[in-house]
Amino acid sequence: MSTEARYDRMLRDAALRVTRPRRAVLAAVHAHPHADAETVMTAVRRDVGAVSHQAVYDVLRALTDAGLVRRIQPPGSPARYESRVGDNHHHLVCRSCGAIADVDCAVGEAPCLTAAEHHGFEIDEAEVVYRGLCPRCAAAPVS
Amino acid sequence: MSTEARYDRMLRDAALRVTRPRRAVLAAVHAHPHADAETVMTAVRRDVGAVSHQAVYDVLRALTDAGLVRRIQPPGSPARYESRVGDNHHHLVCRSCGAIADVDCAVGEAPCLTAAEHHGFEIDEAEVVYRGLCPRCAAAPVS
DNA sequence: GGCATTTCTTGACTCGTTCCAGAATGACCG
DNA sequence: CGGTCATTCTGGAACGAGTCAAGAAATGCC
Ligand SMILES: [Mn+2]
Ligand SMILES: [Mn+2]
Ligand SMILES: [Zn+2]
Ligand SMILES: [Zn+2]
Repeated sequence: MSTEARYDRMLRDAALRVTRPRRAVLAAVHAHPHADAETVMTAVRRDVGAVSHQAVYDVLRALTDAGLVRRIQPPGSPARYESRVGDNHHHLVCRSCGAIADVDCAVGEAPCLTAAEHHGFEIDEAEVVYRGLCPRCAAAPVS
Repeated sequence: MSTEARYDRMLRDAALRVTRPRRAVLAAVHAHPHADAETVMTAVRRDVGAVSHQAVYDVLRALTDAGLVRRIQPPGSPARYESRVGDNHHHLVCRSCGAIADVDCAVGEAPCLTAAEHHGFEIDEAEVVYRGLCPRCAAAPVS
């Protein structure tokens, strides 16, 4: 089965109609892990031509709601999207350039940590973000 | 030592001039943990009268840069500010109403977790966000 | 092919925050 | 007590990321 056919299948299985923008956005998210909407939009347009700003946002939302993509919202940077879903993995974020890398979760399913005091909250997820410098930024001369 | 005098001291120790807005913002952040800028602004004005929008934002930035307050940026809600700094504590966030509660860190200093694979990153902090429903929202009838 | 449903386009608009300029204020040092 | 320079004020405008609204177009289904 071709990659394209696989994306079509994923959309149909999620009860989503197969459209050119949807296929292209899904492909772009797969091709560019942790890309922001802007990057997805550029990739989509290079791939299939004109697609509106709004269509990209709508599709990203539909795919996110359907669980086909995951939205990550690092403070101070636009939302990022990725195709690795359902494995409860975590992220490494570079303080300097914003680069993001995946870190497998030791446990693999949410919530993978338990809070000391839960204050009555019903906790269903523990998100871990490791912050530091990526190899490139660590090596770079002091700016 | 009065509370006010203690805030003055904190400001001076951070090499910040002691001004009415600064003292008031610092007090407001202490009085309202995890409050957003808007809430801080309202509290400050109730306390000392007219203070400009920018002054509040400027002061919050100055205090944050000086390490006297910590800024938290929950996705999808405006930035929150708190006076608990330097203890590497974590947060419980309500998915429904955005309420935030503190969770002590078992370790107490960053980074309190170690990533399985670090991909060459120099990690200096591991931030944990527990997500779920606060007691009130969990008890609330299905909306 | 026809029709109802869903999706796309266009463009305005929101929100929280930052930037701007010039004038006024007032903290702190000597 | 000055002088000086950081800080604040006033009143805007502008920002970036994302959302809303209304109508046009496309699609799935029979
Ligand atoms: Mn990832
Ligand atoms: Mn806290
Ligand atoms: Zn980097
Ligand atoms: Zn709640």
